[in-house]
Amino acid sequence: MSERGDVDTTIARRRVLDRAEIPVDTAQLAHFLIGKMLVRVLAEGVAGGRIVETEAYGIGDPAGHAYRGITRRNRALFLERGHAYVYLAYGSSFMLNVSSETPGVGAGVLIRAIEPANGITIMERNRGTERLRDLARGPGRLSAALEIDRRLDGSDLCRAGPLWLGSDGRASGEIGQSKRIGLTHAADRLLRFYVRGNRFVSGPQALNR
DNA sequence: TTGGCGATTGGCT
DNA sequence: GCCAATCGCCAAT
Repeated sequence: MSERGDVDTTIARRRVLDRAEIPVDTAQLAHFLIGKMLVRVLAEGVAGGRIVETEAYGIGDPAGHAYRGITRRNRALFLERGHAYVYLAYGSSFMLNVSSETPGVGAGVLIRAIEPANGITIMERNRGTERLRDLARGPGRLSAALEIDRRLDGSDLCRAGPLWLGSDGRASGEIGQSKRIGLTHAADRLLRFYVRGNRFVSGPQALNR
C-alpha cells in the first residue's frame, strides 16, 4: 500500500485525537483505538502507522500492572486517559500503553501492533530488518521501530508532541476479539482487539480469526 | 538487600 | 515449537 512517496499526503490528512472523543472505559478505548494512527516525531523524520491490535487491562484486572496500587513504575496508568505508560518487559522490550478511565484510577490499553505507514526507512533501520511485516508486529517490536522508551512514560498522546494518537477518518475494517496474549492470570477474558485478516497483527493464527 | 518473575523476542531444533 | 537472554520491579527477608 503505502509507498514512500505518498507519506506527506497521508500525514496532512491526519489530526490529533481530542481527549474528549476517546472513551473513558478501558475495553471501549481498546476497541476505539483500532484503526487510529500512532505517530512518532523524530529528529530524522516522522514514523508511524495504523493501530491493528490492542489489549485492555481494566479496573481490578489481576493481570494489569495497576492491580496492586500505584507505584513509581506504574503511576502513568493513573493519569487522565490518553497518556503514555511505557515499561520494560523481560529486560529487553518496551511496552506502550494508553492510560484509561478517570484520573486516579489505574488502567490502560496495550498497543500490540501497527501497520507501518510512514517513515518505513526509519523503522527498518531501528529494527534491523527490511521485512515490512516484522517492523511493528508485536509490542516490543513496535517500540523498537518507533524509538519508544521510558523517556516517553507519562507523555500526553492527545497533543502534537513526540508521540501522539491521530485519526485520518478511515474505517479500520472488521474488528475481532480474543483472549489476551502471554498471560497467566485472567487469561480467559476476551480483552484483545484486532483487525480481522490483517497480516500486521501479532499472535497465533488461532487467535486472529 | 535479595530472589523470583514477567503484557517478549529471536535463534535454533 | 521450544527456550534462553535480560533486567527492572517489588514482596519478602
